[in-house]
Amino acid sequence: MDDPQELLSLCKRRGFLWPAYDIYGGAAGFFDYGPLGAAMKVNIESHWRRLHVLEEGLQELVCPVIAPESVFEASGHLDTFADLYVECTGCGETYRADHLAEGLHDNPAALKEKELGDLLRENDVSCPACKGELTAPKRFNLMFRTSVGAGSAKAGYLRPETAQGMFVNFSQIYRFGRERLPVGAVQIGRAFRNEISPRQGLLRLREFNQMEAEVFFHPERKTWPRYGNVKAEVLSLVPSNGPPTDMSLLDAVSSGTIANEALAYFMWLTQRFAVDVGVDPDRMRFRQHEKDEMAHYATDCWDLEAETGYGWVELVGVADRGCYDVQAHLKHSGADLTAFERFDEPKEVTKEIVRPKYDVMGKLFRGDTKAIAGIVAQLPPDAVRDRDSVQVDMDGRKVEVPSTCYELAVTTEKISGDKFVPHVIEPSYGVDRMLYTLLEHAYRVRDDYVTLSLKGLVAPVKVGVFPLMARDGLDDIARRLYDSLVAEGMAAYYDDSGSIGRRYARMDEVGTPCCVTVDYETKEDGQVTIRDRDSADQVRVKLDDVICAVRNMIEGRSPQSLASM
RNA sequence: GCGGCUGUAGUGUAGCUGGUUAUCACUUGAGCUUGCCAAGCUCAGAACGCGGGUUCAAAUCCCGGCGGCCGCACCA
Repeated sequence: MDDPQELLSLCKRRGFLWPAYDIYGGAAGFFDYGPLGAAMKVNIESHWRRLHVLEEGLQELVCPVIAPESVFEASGHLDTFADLYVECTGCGETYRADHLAEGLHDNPAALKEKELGDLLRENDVSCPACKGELTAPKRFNLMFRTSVGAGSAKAGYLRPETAQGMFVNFSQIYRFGRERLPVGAVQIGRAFRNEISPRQGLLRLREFNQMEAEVFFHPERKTWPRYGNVKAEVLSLVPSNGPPTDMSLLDAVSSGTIANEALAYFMWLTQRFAVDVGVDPDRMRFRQHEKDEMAHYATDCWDLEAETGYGWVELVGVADRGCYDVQAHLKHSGADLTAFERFDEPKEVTKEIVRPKYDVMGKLFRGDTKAIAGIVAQLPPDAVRDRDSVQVDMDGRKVEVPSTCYELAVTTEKISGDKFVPHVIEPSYGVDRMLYTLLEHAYRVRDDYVTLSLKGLVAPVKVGVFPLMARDGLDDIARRLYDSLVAEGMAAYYDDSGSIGRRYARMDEVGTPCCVTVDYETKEDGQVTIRDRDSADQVRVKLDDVICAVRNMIEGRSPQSLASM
């Protein structure tokens, strides 16, 4: 669309979106969802939940928004999720450190904290405003900081992604999943980033909504049970090292374009979801991250992008995060965040070992026997083969151990499984961006007449109910019809004001898929008119069939298919 | 964060070389009318983003926040 402002103005007017805290002058990066926006957001999330929790069997969690500092020390956000700033000791003004270094270095942004500080100092850079002395570069972290508890409170942060809550719960997720891989969790919720310059409506918010899935795999078995069902489906790909191409999952994986079957599967699921909720298939693509664009944790990453009035916008990132996150939390917390994979049959591993002869050694080494035997047992067989003695190092003391003290032996060890840190595939959705894109892709204008062709699945209002005239009992029939639709859980809207055309228009503008009109003939034949939003076609349906007919229309079936009812 | 532009009813706007009751349209509500696609008539409701300054007088001029748009930067 040419001008996103038109759509944003519709959103404000019709209760999809309002700028937050407007009466106090507003706050950049924050938006309110009005009644229709809130309903639409719930609809998007419900469908996502249906695909991921119901169909794929992922476990939904709800974790806190605030996390203690240690979580982000481990995840790397404390270090890497930041920009470098310097402050003037005189006037207190702050500057982006790499900007002050402009012209002093080819690429100041690439410098480390200390290098940048040295560079500025060596060149006697001072405050551009007051010539005062500057501090060493400091990090401005993009996480919102807060404190937990009173007094000597601990630092806490608002999460910049919902993902960490799932990583730290790996053991619980794994256990709940009966200790089998792959297993995964999802979370739908808020995340926060203190953006320097939020812009573009819903596309860059400081407080936003995510839907994320973290799916844990054996590092060598990154596939998914339902991969086989969809491997012939086609994805629209823009690989980092080649031209755009449409490719089946099977071809993409076998050619190495997509790293593995699991990643391909979740890309397909992402595409399916996007199309289901109404992203225009002709205006979306998967773009692979360049190596230098990849986040610190990822090994392969594809963004689902959609074309909007703001250009191509990232809606979903589908990343293979490797073992980065779980490994990091394992290391920092000391918790055993590993999975154990039992072999079908315990493996018998036969190997040659050096076996100490304790009776001989005991007589020779007395109190040192245990320590020396321990060292000897660790020696590789080849180190002692065909030799009369071997020299071992015991706390710096060289000890000569004669060959009578040990023997080479062949043992059979039983290994029942592998213990490993799982790898993670992560689809990460921006709900707000998705919602905005759906509105844009649904936006149609013809002769100043605006229709939102929203999918019935996400439309905030499913059906408008009108009496042709608000009298002669038509309104009573319409009211009863409205009540019965609402009783079925359908979001309906009753309207008896003004001309019928105006009422249709009002519903078209907020994307309501169909409208039901009660007219004078209804009193004779018990039938009503159902009108389809996109074609304006009408069919007559019996009052008793309205619920079923409306349900059909919401699911995208043509109004003609209702005529035979 | 930097530079440019900008801010008037719910929406879009006129006024902005200072000076009547701030223009118009749509929207909204009430009434009349209306028998399937934003029809008409009457009435009503609704705005100068905020703070300071200049002036007898500020929507209008000046300054500073705040918000928006565009470009740069940023977007782990």
